[in-house]
Amino acid sequence: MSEETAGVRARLVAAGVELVLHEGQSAVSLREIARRAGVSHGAPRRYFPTHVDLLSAIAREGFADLAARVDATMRDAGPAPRARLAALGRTYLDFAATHRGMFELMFRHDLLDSGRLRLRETSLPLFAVVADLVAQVRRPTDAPAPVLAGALWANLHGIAQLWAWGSLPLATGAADDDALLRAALDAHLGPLPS
Amino acid sequence: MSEETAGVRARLVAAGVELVLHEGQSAVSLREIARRAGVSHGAPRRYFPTHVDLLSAIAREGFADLAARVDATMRDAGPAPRARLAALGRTYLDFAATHRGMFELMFRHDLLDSGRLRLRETSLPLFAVVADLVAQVRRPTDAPAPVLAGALWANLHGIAQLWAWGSLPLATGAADDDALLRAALDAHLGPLPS
DNA sequence: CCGCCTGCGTAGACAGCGTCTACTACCTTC
DNA sequence: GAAGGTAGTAGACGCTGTCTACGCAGGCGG
Repeated sequence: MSEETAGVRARLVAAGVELVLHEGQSAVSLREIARRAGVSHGAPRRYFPTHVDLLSAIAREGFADLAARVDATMRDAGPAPRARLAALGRTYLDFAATHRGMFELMFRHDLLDSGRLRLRETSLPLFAVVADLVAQVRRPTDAPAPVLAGALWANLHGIAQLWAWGSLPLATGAADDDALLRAALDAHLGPLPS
Repeated sequence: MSEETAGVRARLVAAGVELVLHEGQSAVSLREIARRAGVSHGAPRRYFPTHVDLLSAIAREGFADLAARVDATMRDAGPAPRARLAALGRTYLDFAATHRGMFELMFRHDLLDSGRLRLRETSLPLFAVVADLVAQVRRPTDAPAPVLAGALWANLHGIAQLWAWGSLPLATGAADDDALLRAALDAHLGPLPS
């Protein structure tokens, strides 16, 4: 399906994805998206009642992309749950670093508050993967599996967030975020059995 | 110093703080702040070259508020480093939950990117408190102190972030964020010696 | 005391934004 | 061929941030 033959709705979302990836979150205005898609500024309204609806559709593309990467990671990673979690964390942090604008858009509070992005369809599947793996490596003295998984996910998310704008590298003096990822995994799951 | 006698600059910042606390981040437009401060929409430009500069000044108030709360917590908490870290985490999460709009504003990427909010004056002092306490409870097998502190801080921040929009409560089934805070502290610092 | 200058705040213009409302082609279906 | 519905256009509205010109006050040198 080429750019020209694709429907206007798909072209709008594609243009928005392109924009947020290359120009950042502030560039994703309704009119600019419409221009890039080659339609008038009123056209999006036919498919998306408001700007927020269009942004939500773009963010869903981001979640789909992330989910695909996680799936690929889970396919390629070895069988050991601990190693799979490490690979998953690496994928998550990589995605946040290389798709910063999209990552910000995906977790914008006003989109989530609006109810257009339902967690059940976006971040929850990702969490389920984490929770499943965590349950396999959880030690008896650890917190209940959902809580442990939530804490670990929050840690990954926080590293991605704080790392992205240079606070953590400045504070920790680390050269990359690998040290933080390892520290988080070791903390929540115990040191890697080598 | 009353509202009337205060300088325009201070009134603008105060009005912005009030707005972001009560109406949320989207309400902090330059013109609305000027209206609330009782000046024309052109007046802010005399003190803040751009809207972002004004927002940064407002965010700095937020960081000052948070720092004051952390100081108070450190004053009231007992001497044990582990308990002090728990109290600090509680304060951080409380602040994020009760000052959501301000918390979002404080960590807006475009403000940090613009260079108006220097980390050295905002989040770094907070991190120093965490790092100092972490260094006191760090076990020999743990990651280096700065890394450990960074990972813990990222965990707190991630919990605040993900909790705020209902993702973690939905996923973990926890009734409040206390379980996640305890899990994070236990994970990074070892279980609480009771 | 007068004139001038500088600093503070006002007011209007401008382009861009999201939203709303005609209006116009076009495609279907009788 | 006429009628009806759909998809996209075009313009208006009020809002935004920024820029510029103007007025008005107080302080200072003559």
